[in-house]
Amino acid sequence: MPLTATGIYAAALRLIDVDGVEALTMRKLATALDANPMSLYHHVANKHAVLRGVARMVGTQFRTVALEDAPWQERIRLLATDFRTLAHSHPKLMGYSFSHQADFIQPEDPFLVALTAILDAAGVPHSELPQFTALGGVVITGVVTAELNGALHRWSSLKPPTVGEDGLTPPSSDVRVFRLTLDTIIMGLESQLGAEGDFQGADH
Amino acid sequence: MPLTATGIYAAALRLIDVDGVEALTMRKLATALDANPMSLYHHVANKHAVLRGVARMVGTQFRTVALEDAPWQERIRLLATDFRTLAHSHPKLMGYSFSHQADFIQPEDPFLVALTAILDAAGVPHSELPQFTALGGVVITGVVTAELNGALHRWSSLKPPTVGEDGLTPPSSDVRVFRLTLDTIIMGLESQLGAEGDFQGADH
DNA sequence: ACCTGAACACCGTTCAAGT
DNA sequence: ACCTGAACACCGTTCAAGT
Repeated sequence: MPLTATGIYAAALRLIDVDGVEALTMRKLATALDANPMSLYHHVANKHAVLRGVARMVGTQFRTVALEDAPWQERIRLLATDFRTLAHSHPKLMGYSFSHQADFIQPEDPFLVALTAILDAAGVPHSELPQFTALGGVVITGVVTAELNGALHRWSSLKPPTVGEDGLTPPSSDVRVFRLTLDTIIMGLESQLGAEGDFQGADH
Repeated sequence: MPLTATGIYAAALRLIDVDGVEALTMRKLATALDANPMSLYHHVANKHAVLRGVARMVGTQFRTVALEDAPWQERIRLLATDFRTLAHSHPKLMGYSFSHQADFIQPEDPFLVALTAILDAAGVPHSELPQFTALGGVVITGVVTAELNGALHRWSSLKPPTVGEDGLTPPSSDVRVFRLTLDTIIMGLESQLGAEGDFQGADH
């Protein structure tokens, strides 16, 4: 089969899933496609474009259900969980994309659009929406990134301070800390929104 | 002057501050030190060790004042601000370290030790301390990383949803979103801690 | 103990030449 | 239009040889 940009991205994704982004090489990518290394350059501009293409290809798969009738707390939880699921489907790629491709999540991407809509429904004043969207995006991507690169696991496996006891805490799963972070930020948002924090977008 | 490990780290840091981690090369590092590229390998194991050494060198500089009498909310704010200041002193290195060196922040590092102590003083039960420490670490490093790589700025510059007006929002500085995130997570923690959330560690 | 030249096994990418 | 061989300008690192 002939070379195509999407075919190249798909092959690159397979290699990345196995060996990580750092190990990806134009030459290895070519042999995986049974092609001459130089042939790739007829379909992609350079290696950076390959990585951008792969990230975009996976990022496009992100979908979250609307669920407009549910309370905003529930909707934000679902959005974050859907995002986490996508990240875990290609952890090596996503860990790279979050940190290296600052533009991986674009303003018009479904993730940020949905987040903005939810915060709007929650009653965040329009003038504050961008800041609250950024806040939500930071916390969600932050906790997922920390889970992907292992920091979340290491930090939550600390022994309780200097109590000098056995020092072993029952292993707290990453998903538990993920949920705790989500709950905490939601509670913080409720406080920020004051009394009308439980507004549920009644009939709209 | 003769080559030393710390001298190599210092030179590497200077190069990184200017051109970023990706542009750092053992050969460039050697010429910056007026040395033969191969001479470096007598003092450092390899390039990865150089990056680890530089990160450790900068990370060691992190200091935060104790301030044990202040309310925990104030202490956590100060800790996060000190951390942000350190990150901004070498943004290129820190942006790299947070994402690539999952072990950049070690359990016994002052940052996590202080964070644990503050959350302990705030009244977080001992059994939950590791999870809350991870949560705090994730949010603080997450928002600072997003600021360093520009995501925070881009996301907070979004136009308010589909109101179709001018579409221009006054530029909201990164530090404003940083503070908003901090305030929100602190409020969330207060909610999680319930009524005793305003415990201030009275006389201890 | 410390340095170094040559060399190895790679990279990404350009370009002229092929079909 | 698409492919490709050769080549360029780099990499990190090994190793034997020097002082």
